[in-house]
Amino acid sequence: MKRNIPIDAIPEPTRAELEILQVLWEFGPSTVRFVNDTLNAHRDVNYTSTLKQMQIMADKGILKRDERQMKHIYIPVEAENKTKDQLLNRFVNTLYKGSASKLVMQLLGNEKTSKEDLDAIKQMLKKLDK
Amino acid sequence: MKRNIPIDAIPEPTRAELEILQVLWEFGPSTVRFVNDTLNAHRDVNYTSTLKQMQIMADKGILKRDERQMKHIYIPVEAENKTKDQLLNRFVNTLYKGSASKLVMQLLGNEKTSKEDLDAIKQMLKKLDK
DNA sequence: ATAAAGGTAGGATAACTTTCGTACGAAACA
DNA sequence: TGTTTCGTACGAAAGTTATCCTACCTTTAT
Repeated sequence: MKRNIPIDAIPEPTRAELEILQVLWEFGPSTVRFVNDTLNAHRDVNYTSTLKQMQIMADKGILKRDERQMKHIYIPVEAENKTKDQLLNRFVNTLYKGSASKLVMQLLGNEKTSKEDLDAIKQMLKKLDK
Repeated sequence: MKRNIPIDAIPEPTRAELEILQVLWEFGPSTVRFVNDTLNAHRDVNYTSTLKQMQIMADKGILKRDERQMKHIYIPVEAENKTKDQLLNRFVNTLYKGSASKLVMQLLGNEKTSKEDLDAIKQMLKKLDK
C-alpha cells in the first residue's frame, strides 16, 4: 500500500469532500438529502453520489454520524477553522516555502483582490497592533 | 469522457506536477536528470517516474521542451506568478468565498505565522499606501 | 394493505494520478 | 570495438477520486 500520511491522521479532504464540508460548516449537522439539495443549487449531482461520498468521509473519519434516526445526521469531526488552518498551512508550505508574507504579497499583486479586501486587511493589522 | 475544464485551457497542475514545477521555477529550464536529483533530495522517486511525469506535463501543455540535444530541456509554459495566481484564486474562492481578507484573517490567527511575516506584511501595506 | 416515496448499503465503473519495468538507442570510455 | 552508462519511449499496473446503478428496507399516503 502507498501511504504518504500517518496511519491515524485524518486525511486531507478531496475537492468533492470539501464541497460537502462547506455545506456542513455553514448549515450545521445535516442529512444527505439536505447536503445534496444544497450542492444541486450549483451543479448536478446524483443523490447516491453524495450519499456515497459522505459514507466514505465517515469511513475516513472526516465525518461522524448520528444513526439514531433513519435519516442519518452527518457532522464534521474537525472544526472548520482547524481544517482550514491545515489546508492553508499546506498551501503556504508547498507554494511559498512557508512564508505567509510571500503569499500575502501575491494576494496584493492579484487583480482579483478588491480594494475592500485590502482595507479590511489593513484594519485587521491595526487591531492586531493594539 | 469526463472534463471539468475547458478543452483548450492548460489544466491545473497536480500535486506531483507542482513539485516538478517548483524545481523548474527555482532553477530554470532543466533536464529530467536534474529535476529528479533535486526531488530525490527530499523523497525517493525513480528516474523514469519523473521522466514520465514530465512527458505527461509536456503533453498537457504545462511544459514545453527543447529536444535539440539528447538531454531534453524542459521549460514551464506559464510564468510562476501566473500559475500561483490561478492556484491562489481557486484556493480563496473555494475556501473563503473569494474573500482575500478572510484568508488573511485565518493566516493571522494561525500560530505558524511568524512575527517576521506579520512585520513584512505590514511593511508591504505601508508601501502600497504611497 | 399496498403502493409510492425516500432512505441506506454495496458494488461497478471510468477517469485521473502516480509509479515503475522493459526496451532500446546514443555517448562515453576502457 | 565492445561494454557500460545515460538518455528516451512505451506500456502496464496500482491507487485515488468521483459518479451512479441496483438492491433492499422503512416510512408515508392512498
